[in-house]
Amino acid sequence: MVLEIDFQSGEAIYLQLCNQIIRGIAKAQYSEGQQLPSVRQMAETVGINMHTVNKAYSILQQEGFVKIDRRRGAIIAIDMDKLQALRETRDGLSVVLARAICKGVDRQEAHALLDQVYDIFEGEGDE
Amino acid sequence: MVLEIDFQSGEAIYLQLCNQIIRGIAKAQYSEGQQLPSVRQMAETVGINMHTVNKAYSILQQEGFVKIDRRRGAIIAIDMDKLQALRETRDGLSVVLARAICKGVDRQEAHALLDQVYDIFEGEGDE
DNA sequence: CCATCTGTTATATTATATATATCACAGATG
DNA sequence: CATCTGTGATATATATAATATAACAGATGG
Repeated sequence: MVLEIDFQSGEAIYLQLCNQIIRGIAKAQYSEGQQLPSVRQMAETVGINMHTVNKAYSILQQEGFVKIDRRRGAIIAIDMDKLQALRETRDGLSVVLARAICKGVDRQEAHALLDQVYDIFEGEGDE
Repeated sequence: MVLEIDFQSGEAIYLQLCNQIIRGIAKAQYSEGQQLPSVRQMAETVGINMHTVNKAYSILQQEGFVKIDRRRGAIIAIDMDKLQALRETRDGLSVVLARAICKGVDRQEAHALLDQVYDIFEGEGDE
């Protein structure tokens, strides 16, 4: 999987890492049980500091996307808490859709955009 | 409109302000042409610094939610750029839904959540 | 005219967040 | 035993966030 970090972006590097890895899982480019590159290796590849990768991995662990094994590093392991997932999704949607509604995006259009996004993630898995 | 700032939250105060005001507009608690409290007044009410409010207002202006009049302060004025709004909404959904998909939230459930959020915003306007 | 409101600008200070650089350690592996 | 893993501590530099004052120009209403 290709990880691209925008160093000019205002978004923190560790957050970009998190989001891209989560995107990768959603696209099934990463699958349950698969191991991520070690913090040092990932840092080397992307061209950032080891601790920055470690911070991203720790957050992914905390949010229930990976488990960290001292022997094998970070391993994709989704912690399914459906209720919490639904709650967090609704809260996330709330922030995004408040802006959308202000700008005149109606319910139908929002549903269409949601389908677009799902199509992308449920597509072939690559790109 | 009631503005509640969580000082314990990791989210920056000026961002919380932005989001709550946008929420207020989406709920039609603020309407086109209505003026927001002055930076000093808002700062006084919420219990934060004037410059923090000013930063929030400036961002709202930049993102096309208000226009700032030297005489009357910040006034709700939505800048409608539908194409950009759709693009930004899709990008926002992409971040939220990637997480949702990983946690097993399926397309149907996501559509239902979207409807819930629209119902809340399109409700009576007050809570 | 004048006190008072508006946004705006400038400067300074403090605290926190981000990212990097080293060094080191314990545990597992081959 | 060399080498990989995550983890921890420490230090430094930079950026962001939030506050505190102060001052200014323009508009407003008495």
